[in-house]
Amino acid sequence: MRNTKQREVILEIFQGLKEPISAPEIVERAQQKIPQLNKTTVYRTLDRLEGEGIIEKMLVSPNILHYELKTEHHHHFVCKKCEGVFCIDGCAAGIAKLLPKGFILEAHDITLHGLCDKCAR
Amino acid sequence: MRNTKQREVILEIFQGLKEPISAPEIVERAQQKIPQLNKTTVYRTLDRLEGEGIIEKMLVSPNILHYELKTEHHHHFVCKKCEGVFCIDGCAAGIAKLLPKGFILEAHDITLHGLCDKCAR
DNA sequence: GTATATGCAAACCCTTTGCACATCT
DNA sequence: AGATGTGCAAAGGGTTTGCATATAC
Repeated sequence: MRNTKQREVILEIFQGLKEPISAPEIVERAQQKIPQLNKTTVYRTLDRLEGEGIIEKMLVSPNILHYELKTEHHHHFVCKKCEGVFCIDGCAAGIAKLLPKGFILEAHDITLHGLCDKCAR
Repeated sequence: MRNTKQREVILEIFQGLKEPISAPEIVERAQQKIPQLNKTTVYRTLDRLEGEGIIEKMLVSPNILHYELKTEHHHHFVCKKCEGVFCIDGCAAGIAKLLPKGFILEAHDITLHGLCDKCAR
């Protein structure tokens, strides 16, 4: 895989981000840095980065992909008011015991829903 | 809310279903019963049914909404090979303790990923 | 009769694909 | 030079919207 300015810019966006970010938002931010950058490139780059294990794709809202830098195992909270996505440290134990026989568990997602601290006030 | 043949047919589809079903699949099955039934009607009806608390919307794959009859609290397993969605009884305890201060927890989803019993063979 | 649901067509939005051109090594 | 990435335009797929017509009550 080659080093290109586009890929560099997309990776830069992830640096310093605390929360997951949606693909359309990455497109927007990347185009602020390189105006002629095409969204196709962003989507392809995100795919590649995910394949390399550098970022992770997640499913927190319909129709919109979210990504974050791959870090330690953790989960997410989605605020139903502002629709923000927040990382939640830790992991509930006891998930594997739920599994029916014959099923092979490879991963799990936990998504919490409610109001974030700002929207709760 | 009125009783219409369309709404009746859509509800019928849910009866006797063990697993969640995708919106496009509901459209297809509903049109087998009422050929001229429009997918718009299906989407609108699903929205209404969800609003009434009769069915539940869930997010298990990008771009495709899934629904199921609202029943007891449970979670789901998504097979990465056949993409089937399976209901999993039970619930891992200890989720609430993960919550940061100020956040209000209203619901949670757990999605397990891996291979279902058939695909695991 | 009146409010509500439906059907149709078109629009929307995010994402993906095909292909020619450009860029990295 | 040759492999790989990019930009552009168009298509794709699921979902939503506007509006006239039909239906339930």
